[in-house]
Order: sequence, then C-alpha cells, then structure tokens
Amino acid sequence: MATLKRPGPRGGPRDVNRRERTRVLEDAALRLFLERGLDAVTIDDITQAAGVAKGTFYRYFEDKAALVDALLAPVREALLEGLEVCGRALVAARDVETMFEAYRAMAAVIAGALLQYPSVVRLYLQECRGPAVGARQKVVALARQVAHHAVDITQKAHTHGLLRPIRPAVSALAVVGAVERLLLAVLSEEDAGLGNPLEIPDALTTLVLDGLRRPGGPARRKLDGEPKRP
Amino acid sequence: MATLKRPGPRGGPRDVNRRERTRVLEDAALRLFLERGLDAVTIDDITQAAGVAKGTFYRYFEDKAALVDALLAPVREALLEGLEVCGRALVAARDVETMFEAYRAMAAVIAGALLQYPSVVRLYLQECRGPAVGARQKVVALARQVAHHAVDITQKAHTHGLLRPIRPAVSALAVVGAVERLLLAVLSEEDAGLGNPLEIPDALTTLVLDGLRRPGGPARRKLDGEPKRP
DNA sequence: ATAAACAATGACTATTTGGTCACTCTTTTT
DNA sequence: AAAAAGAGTGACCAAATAGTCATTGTTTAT
Repeated sequence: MATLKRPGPRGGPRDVNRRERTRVLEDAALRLFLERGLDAVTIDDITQAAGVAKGTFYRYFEDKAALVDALLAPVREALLEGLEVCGRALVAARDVETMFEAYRAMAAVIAGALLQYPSVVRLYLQECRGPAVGARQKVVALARQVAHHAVDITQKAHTHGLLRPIRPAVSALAVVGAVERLLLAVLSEEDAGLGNPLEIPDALTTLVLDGLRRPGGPARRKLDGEPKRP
Repeated sequence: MATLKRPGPRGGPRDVNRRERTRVLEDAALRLFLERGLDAVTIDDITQAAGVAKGTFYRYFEDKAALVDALLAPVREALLEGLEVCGRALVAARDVETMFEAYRAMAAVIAGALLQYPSVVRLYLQECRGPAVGARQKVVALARQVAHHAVDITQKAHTHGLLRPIRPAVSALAVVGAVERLLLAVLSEEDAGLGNPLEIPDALTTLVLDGLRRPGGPARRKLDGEPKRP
C-alpha cells in the first residue's frame, strides 16, 4: 500500500527525495505510455526505465491506475476550472461580444494548461476513447466530464438565442472533436501541413463561430446566405 | 501458421465450416475488444468466448494483429474508396454545386459502410489514436490514410478558390475530428442529447459548410489569413 | 476404397506479470 | 543516543499468457 503522507520536515531529505522519486517514476511512465499505450506498459517496465527496484513503485503508487490519476490531476483541474468559469460567464452574458469574450477566456485558460503539460494531454487524447477499464478509467471519466461541460456551455449560449438552432449536443461535440483532433496533430508532430501552430486557434475560431452564429436573416438560410456581422 | 486457402469445393462442408468458424471468432473478438480494449484481450479470452479450443485460433489467424486486420478490411475498403472517388470528382468540379455534390456522394458511400459495420467503426474510433504498436498498427495506419486523404481533398477544393482561406490541413482535420466525435457519441449510445441520429449529418453539413464557404462579400476579419507559400 | 490433406483439441512449455515481504539502511523523533 | 518510522531492494510466488504439437477424427482427392 502506498504511503500517502509526506513525512519529515518540508524541504528535508525525505521530502525532497519523495518528490524526486515521484517525478522520476511519473516521467518514465508517461514516456512509456506514449510509446506503447497504457495497457502495454508493465510495472516492471516503469521501474526499470526509472532506475529503481520494483518494490519502490508500490511505495509511491497503489497501482498503475493511481499513477495515471496522478499524471492527469493538473490537467484535469485546469480543464474543469476553465470550463466552469466559462459556463458561469455565459449565464451572465447578454450580448454576442460578452459571449465571445467568455469563450476566448476559456480558450486561454485551457491552452495555457495544455502547453504546460503537452505529454499528459497527448496521453489523454490517446486513451480517452477506450473502454473505461483498469488504468484507463480516470481518463475516460475526464473525457465524459469534458463532453458534459461542453454540451452544458453550449446550451447556456443557446438560451440567449445567439446561436444557430442546431442541437447543442451536436455542435458542442463537433467542436470538441475538432479541437481534439487538431491538438493531437500538433502534439504528435505528424506534420500534415498545419503550418504555424499558433495560427490554428484563430483559424478554428473563425470556422467555428461562423458555423455557429445565427445568420442575420429571420429564416434559416441553407446555402448562399452570408451571415451578417453584428 | 494460419492456413489461408479455402480447401474443398465451394459450399462444401469444409468451406462452410471455415466461414462459420471465422465469423464466430471475429464476432467474439470484436465484442471483447469493445468491452476491454484491444490490448487487454487475450487469445484465451477470444477462444473461450467463441467456444473453441485455443489451437483453433491459430488455424484461422496468424495472431491478434491479423484478426484485427481482417475485422478492419471491409470498412477500410469502403472508406478509402469513398475518399478517392470524392477526390477525383473534386478535381473535375468547377462550381460550388458540383463540389457539394461530390461531398454528399462521399458522405453517402461512407455512411452506408459505417451503418453496415458499426462495431468495427467503434473499434476504429476507440483505437485509432493510440501508438502504432502490435495489434493496433493497422488501425493507426488507416487513421493516417484517412487524415491524409481528407487533407488532400480539401486541398483540391481549395484550388478552385471556393473555400475560405484557411489552411487545408487545419480545416480538414477539424472536420474529421468533428465527424469522428459525433460518430463515437452515436455509436456508444452515451446519449448526450443528440436527438435523432439521422438529423446529425444535416446539422453538421450546415455547420461545416457555412464555416468553410468563402464569404461572398468584401474581406472580413484578417486573422485567418493563410501564409503565403513560395 | 484408400491415402492424403485438413481440422480441432487441450495439455504443455517458456515467459511474463502484478504484487508481497523479510531484510537492510537512512532519517526522524524522543 | 536510542528507538521508531520511513525508504529501497530484489528474490519470490501464484496466476496468466503466447504459441506449439502430437493425437484423433473428418473431408477430399485419387
């Protein structure tokens, strides 16, 4: 069973050592997870890559699932935080500009977190669609929360009648899917001709907002209607 | 080593038996793959679920990777076929209507295949982002082909100047991501409020086309400008 | 009818795996 | 300084795993 407390004085040998060991184990595991996939990596693989004895692993983590959860924690916090703040802002929003501002703020918060933990995000993208079993459970749980929040947020935006009358669940999941796929492409460095990664958010924003914004006309135009900008 | 030929007269006992056994093994494996993930399913699991002895598995498939490849085959064929036909049609297209018609044709071909093999598609969606290792190799390879084709197609559509000046790779991957995420939601029956699945393609089409279509009016925001290529 | 090829089986081997534990050494507490 | 608690180790165990193969029964070709 893993010892969860951090004994000794802060900054003392024990404390420093514990942080360091945890970091080494997490780093080694994360690298292996990305190389071979969650399920294919054994505890032996991790301890060998980390240069410690097998028993040491179990002093720091209860099992592989606990390790994954620890890896995920910071990203999860940032993601959910960003989504909730955006949700709250949207309930208050009364005009299009305020609404877009809320979206932009959320994007900024999230983007920051993602850039800080790119490997963890890759792990998330890589595993989040699998069955919620074993070590993957927490990853899938996070994915569900993200999807739920996204739909929720879109619903809130809809209550002001600012968006095209598409089912919130549909447009929300479409956007989540688009964002995730582009993130994966960028993080995997499988250069498919994406150009400067920093320009992607803008392109995507244009694309999404023009797709979502309710066209100026009263009836829902289908083909050649150009949405008017407010 | 798996015997690949199908001996005996067509329709004879051997032939019928071989088809049946292959089907039973594939069905059992597919179900388990979706329940637990590719890596977590063992050959023993599969043969037990299929109700045959372990040795029998190796008479029909060289290993787990070969089984996955066999499962994937029909979907792969349909997907690539649809993408290529669309690509060829787009090179010839000279106006917006013809272009959209090409897209619609592709969507129809693909949708048909997907409805015919929903479980295989789920397997694809579930595994296609993982590392290209072991039994997952062929799935990831297909995902790469799909992405490549999508970008290619979008590039072709761009040559006629009919689309917004967003990098083709960006918009193509965004659309692929959106489609995949919605498909996953529908196939997983994690009802997130999607409504009637049959209405999704229409909603998505509206969303995507309005996002991609070059606005008729004068220049809009300049953020999405495409960098000049020499 | 008979020989040759095919099919199915499950025991068997080789390894690998998650997890434990007694033992030793180091740090903290008293 | 002595006792208590924490930390690291790697041998060890029981269970699981991929893949093989001799054996037995069935179908096909001659």
